[in-house]
Amino acid sequence: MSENESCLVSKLSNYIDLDQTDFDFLTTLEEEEEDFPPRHVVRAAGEESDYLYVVKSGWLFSDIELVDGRRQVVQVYNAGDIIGMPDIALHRSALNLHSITDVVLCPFPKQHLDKIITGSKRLSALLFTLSLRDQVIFTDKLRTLGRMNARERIAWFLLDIVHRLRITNRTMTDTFRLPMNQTEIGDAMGLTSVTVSKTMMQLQLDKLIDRRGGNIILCDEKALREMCDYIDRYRDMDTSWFPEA
Amino acid sequence: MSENESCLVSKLSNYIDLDQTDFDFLTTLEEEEEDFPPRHVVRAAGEESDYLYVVKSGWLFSDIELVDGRRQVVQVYNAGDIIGMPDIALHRSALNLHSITDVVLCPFPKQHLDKIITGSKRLSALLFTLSLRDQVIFTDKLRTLGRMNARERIAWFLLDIVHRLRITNRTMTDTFRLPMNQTEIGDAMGLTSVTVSKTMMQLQLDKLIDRRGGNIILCDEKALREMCDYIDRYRDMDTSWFPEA
DNA sequence: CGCATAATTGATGGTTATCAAGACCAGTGG
DNA sequence: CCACTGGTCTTGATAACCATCAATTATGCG
Repeated sequence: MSENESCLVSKLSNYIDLDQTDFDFLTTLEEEEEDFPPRHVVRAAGEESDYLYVVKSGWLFSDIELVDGRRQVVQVYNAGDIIGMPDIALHRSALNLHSITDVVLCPFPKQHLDKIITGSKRLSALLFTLSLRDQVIFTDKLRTLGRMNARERIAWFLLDIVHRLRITNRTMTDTFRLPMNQTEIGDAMGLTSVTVSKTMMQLQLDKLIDRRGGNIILCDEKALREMCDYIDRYRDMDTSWFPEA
Repeated sequence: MSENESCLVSKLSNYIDLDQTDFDFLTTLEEEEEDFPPRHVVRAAGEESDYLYVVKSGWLFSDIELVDGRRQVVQVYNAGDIIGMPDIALHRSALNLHSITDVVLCPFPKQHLDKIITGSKRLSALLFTLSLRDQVIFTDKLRTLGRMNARERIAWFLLDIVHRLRITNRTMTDTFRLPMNQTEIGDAMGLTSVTVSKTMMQLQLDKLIDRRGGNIILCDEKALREMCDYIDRYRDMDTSWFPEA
């Protein structure tokens, strides 16, 4: 990715060839810019969800809480992601949106989607399909939370993160920085921070992962994949049914 | 719903006013018809997913399995539902599709969606939004599987079913037939059939539910809702951003 | 009635939550 | 330079919840 190419364009170019019109549409989505510090609530559940966000840089996650404080982290976002698609189905956002690191977001109003639907059939189809792909990943995650033990859940979580990062960063190998603490990881996988700690320690003793200087290293990705039956949903998407350019 | 009105049309009419063009499109989706007996595999995971289905009558569910046989039921379908949206993002279906009762399905090829996208902006926006709504429900389900105990999960499951049924059946009260066995309910909520049995018995002793002649009765829906913080995502959908008719 | 499937119930064990104490680490200020 | 601080991670002890196993009862159907 070149210095000044948008991560959004880079991410979407993976799937279809964008023409000038598409390119112009995507540029309008990244006109505005807003910065947030780490550990900041960008948007709280229950607020009106008139805006979506393109992530320009940084990490965020969305979560949903129960009255007694139990929390479920729903999704982790990186550069190039579009945040808030599911919310456009609702009047009010269902999720809290937290920054993890310093982030730069590009907010744009729901109505811009209307323009895309009207103006570019291929781009509409792509955004639609990306949302559906997210839904498939939610399906995988349901299986993970519903039927897997702590060890398998952590393996799945790490693999999912690394596969997401590889979409925009082709050169990435098996080492990455994970800016989430163990409480957040636990909230993402339905575990406590204590169990996350013990489980990661065990994975490390078994030489499946390693941790150095705040980085995670997947030492035996194959074994991790087999452990949790991981399927990479980010790679092969079916765009064959899209309207012609 | 009148005798000869399609459940699909009935369901979608809840959300927008359909014009003649929309109506014609929807009719093409229900041209073909196929019957299946109860407990039949309509489509297995890994098969090519060139078709979607409109449910004309009956119950079905989709599931995903692990190598060792553990199973997660992902979604339950009733009359008026469209099955397979998430699969159009993939070359091959991620899920198995099982009939629960006798069912009548209307299969239609993916390509028909292309026609809808090209032909009706409002209908495209609606189908898109319905998929996003499903995703929001998956989010709720993630929270349920990740952070709730058996009692809360069963409460959530029963409430979700009843709210789905109420979309097309306005006259429905608090009594309904649930054609799933306890193993299937367990697979849907990440529990064993034994735990489902014990938990439902406990809910019954606490006079929150009752079971008579194969029917489930929600005796205290308010208490059930509060127990699992249930939110009805089927009611209020935001269609204000849709293109003009 | 007899059979198969499903549901119930009790006993036991395993996994993870909970609680609590201590170690580690980076940043801050004396 | 070092003590102090807040956050995070680690580790062990205990408890709660659910899975597993197994036996029995209920239900529905030919």
